[in-house]
Order: sequence, then structure tokens, then C-alpha cells
Amino acid sequence: MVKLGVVGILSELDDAALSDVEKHVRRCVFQSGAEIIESEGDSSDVFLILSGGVRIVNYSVSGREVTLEEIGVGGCVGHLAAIDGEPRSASVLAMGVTEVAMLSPASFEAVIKNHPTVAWRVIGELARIVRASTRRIVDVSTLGANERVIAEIYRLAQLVACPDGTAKITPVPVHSDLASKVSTSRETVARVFGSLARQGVVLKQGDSLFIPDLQRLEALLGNVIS
Amino acid sequence: MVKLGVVGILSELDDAALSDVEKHVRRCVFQSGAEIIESEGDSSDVFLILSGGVRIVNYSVSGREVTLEEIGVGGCVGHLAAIDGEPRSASVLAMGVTEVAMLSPASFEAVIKNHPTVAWRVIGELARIVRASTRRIVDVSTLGANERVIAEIYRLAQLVACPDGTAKITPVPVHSDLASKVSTSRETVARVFGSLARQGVVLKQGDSLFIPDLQRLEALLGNVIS
DNA sequence: TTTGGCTTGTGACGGCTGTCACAGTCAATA
DNA sequence: TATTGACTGTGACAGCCGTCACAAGCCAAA
Repeated sequence: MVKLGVVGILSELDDAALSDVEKHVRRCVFQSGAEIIESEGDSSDVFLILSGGVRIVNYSVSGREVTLEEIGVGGCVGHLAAIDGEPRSASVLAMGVTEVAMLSPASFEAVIKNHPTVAWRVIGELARIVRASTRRIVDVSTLGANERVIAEIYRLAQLVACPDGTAKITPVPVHSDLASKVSTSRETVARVFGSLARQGVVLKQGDSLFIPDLQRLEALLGNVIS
Repeated sequence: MVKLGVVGILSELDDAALSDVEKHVRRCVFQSGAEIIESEGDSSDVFLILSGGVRIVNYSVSGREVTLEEIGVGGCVGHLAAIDGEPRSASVLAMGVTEVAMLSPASFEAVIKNHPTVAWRVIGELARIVRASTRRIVDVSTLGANERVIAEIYRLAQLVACPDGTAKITPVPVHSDLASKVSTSRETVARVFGSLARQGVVLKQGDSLFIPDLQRLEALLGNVIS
């Protein structure tokens, strides 16, 4: 059984505290694609991700999907409703088989109030989300769709950058996923990829995307792609 | 001298704790329009707003202004940098003469760790920001500019709605401010206002905006304005 | 009253990009 | 091997809306 210690917000707790928390959680496994949380629903449990991963999404009335975030092992989702009691602000879907530990809002609050280190880490986690959100708001308000796609590729590349200025992104992101992450259409992503490939800024190598020169990619962020 | 008790995150502290906090703050007054925090800067104090108000903004390279939030008395800004030590994610400008109490990151962390109620309120405040941000991301990703303007008017109207389904917004929002809040241009706001006025959905009465029937406004959110 | 600055209103234009349509590729499975 | 379904690539088109330009209103200070 996966230990609760893998969860970021609990990682500073000692074994005694962890096994105390353990008494209050309910473990649960979701199949790939399952809806863990339904937007607007009025459940308010907190989910600690022990294996697998989840995607936080929202759907417009017209059916367009907006990906807000993807969270992996050790993450924590669903805290908003537990904190303020409002309906859920988004849906959460399992990506791959996902094991979670569920915590009731009352237990969540109790853990936070009893363990200042947990409180501080929750605060840190929320701060991370706020930063990511404001960056995205600024992006979508000031960049064109093409630039947003490039910016996202650049961000992905930086996560796996080699010291020599190259990067290899594996696997190649699925266009429609990437589109939903930067608020554009799948076709626009395909066109930008095509354009970048034609310019030699990115190369598709089997199942991965190779970027021979990160600086060239960065340079494109200033001047719009043509 | 304004009491620190007006600050939301400190509101549950008793007098002893408040005067303890008081020892660690530095009070300061900013003139209207002054830049309290500069985006990308590496200061990391937290600002507690005792009077006046502030606007959190970001500027694109092309000079476009994006308003992220407006915060009034009792609010708290600048916590992100204090929490994670990263550079500031946005600029903060004083709207009107604004008195603040400044808290160093270390003191902020100490107060949070010593007072679980403060921690919980900070968490609540961050949760509020996250909710507002995701709403905005979804708006800007799924609605057109016209709809976003209508949605914002609708939101403003709901804050001052009368039981009879009318609302009076005072004063009339400045178009360019509203534009920057919903990520569009001043001209688009003017056109939407004109269109709504022509339809009789909103009426300009002196320095305030009167909405005779909130439901008509709400109905426009579904079908795009023409 | 005049001036100057800020705000509003509106027309024209053009580029971006979302949508539709369809062809092609690839991998898994029957 | 044939089939199916998911993904990719690209052309055509049209509509939204950001930008530019300019006129006009409003108010406070000179």
C-alpha cells in the first residue's frame, strides 16, 4: 500500500502523525478517464494522489474543453471546495489508473490546524497555483494563439533542457491536449508544429520532439510566427 | 492610527496577538497612482491594506494592461513572493491615497505558523483568488470579447442587485478600466455599452448605470450580442 | 471663457484564428 | 489482412475584434 508520505503537503509529518492521518482517509482507485470530481457538484472531499495522475478541466457550454492543470503523484486536488464550502470549480479526470486517498473537509481542516507545517505547505501549493493562473491569464490576454503554442513548447522544453541548449520532449504532446492547455484549437497547434518543423526549430524523432536550439525557439516568442 | 484588526487575515486575533504583530510591521502611506510593488522585482514584503485600495496589474511587452484584481481595505497583497521567494508576479498600484502595514516574509511566516487561525484565513484568501482566476481563464478561453463585457456588467450588477430585479451601478465604470479587467479593448467596451443602451438593457442616469431588468442582461449571455 | 486633458462614441479595415471538411498515418485488434 | 479508431496535416472561408483615426463631450483649472 502506497504510503501517505508521498503526498507533498504531508511530507514533513513524522510516522506517528501520518498514521493518525491514515485513520481518517478512505482509499479509492479510479480507472483511466474516470471522473473523480464533477464540476459544480457539491461534494467537498480532498483527494491526495498516491499513484497515476489527474487532469483538471472545465467545459464551456459549447463543449470546448479547457485544461486548467495536470497533477501527478503526491499532488492534492479538490481542496477549494473543502476550504470554502462552495461548489466544485472544475471537473477532475483520472489520467491512467489512479489511486487516491480521500479526506473529508473537516479532517482536512483539522490536519491543517494541528500541523503548522502542513498549513504552510498547503499555502505554498496554493501560491503555486495562483502564480500559474496569473501567468496563463496574462498569456491568453496578451499573446496570440500561435505565440501561446510556442510559449508552451518552450516551457515544456525548458523542463528537460540539456546544458548544451538542446532539449528532447518525450513523448510528443498530443495536439488536442496541448490545444486545450493554451486555449486554442487542435488545428492551430498542428499548423504551428508544421511551421516550426519546416523552419527546423523542432524535429520529430520517433516518439519524441527534439529541439536543437532553445534560443531559436525563444526568439520566436517576440516576433510572431508567419 | 488604523488598527491592524481591520485586516481580514488577522481578524480573529485577540488584542495581545495584534499588538505583537504590530511590533513587526512598518506603516507606510502611498499616494494615488504610486507603484507599491514592481513586477519582477525581488522585494518580498507583504502589504496589509489599512485604508485606500490597490490594483494588481500586469503589462504585456506591447504595453497592454491586464488588471488581475482590485483589493480594498482589509486586503493583503504581495504574499506570493513572501511565500515562495520568487520574484513578484505582478505590479501593484495604489488607487487613491493608501495606507499599508508592511510585514517581512519571515514575520509573515512566523505569524502564520504561530496562529492557526491566520493560516486558515490565508488559505481561504488564496482559495478565493484561485477560484476567481480559474473563472477568468475559462471566460477568456470560451467567451467572445463582447460576452465577457456583458458578463462583467452582470457581475457588477449582481453585487448591488435590488430584490425587484433592478440594479444601479455607481459610478459608471470607466471603459478602459473595465476593458483591462476582461482582456479586451476600450473600444469594444464602448460598443457593447452602446448596444446595450440602444436595446434599453442598461440606462445611463447621471453618474450611475441603471439596469431595469437583470434577467434581460442575463439572457444576453447565452446568445451573442449583434 | 478658453484651454487642456481625460473620456466616450463610432466608422473602416484587415489580420488572426476558429470552424469545417477531408485526406492521410499509425497502431491495435479481430 | 482488413478494420477500426485515434491522431495528424492542410486548405478554404468567414467572422470577430483589435487597431487606427477622428470627432465630440465633460470638467477643472487658468
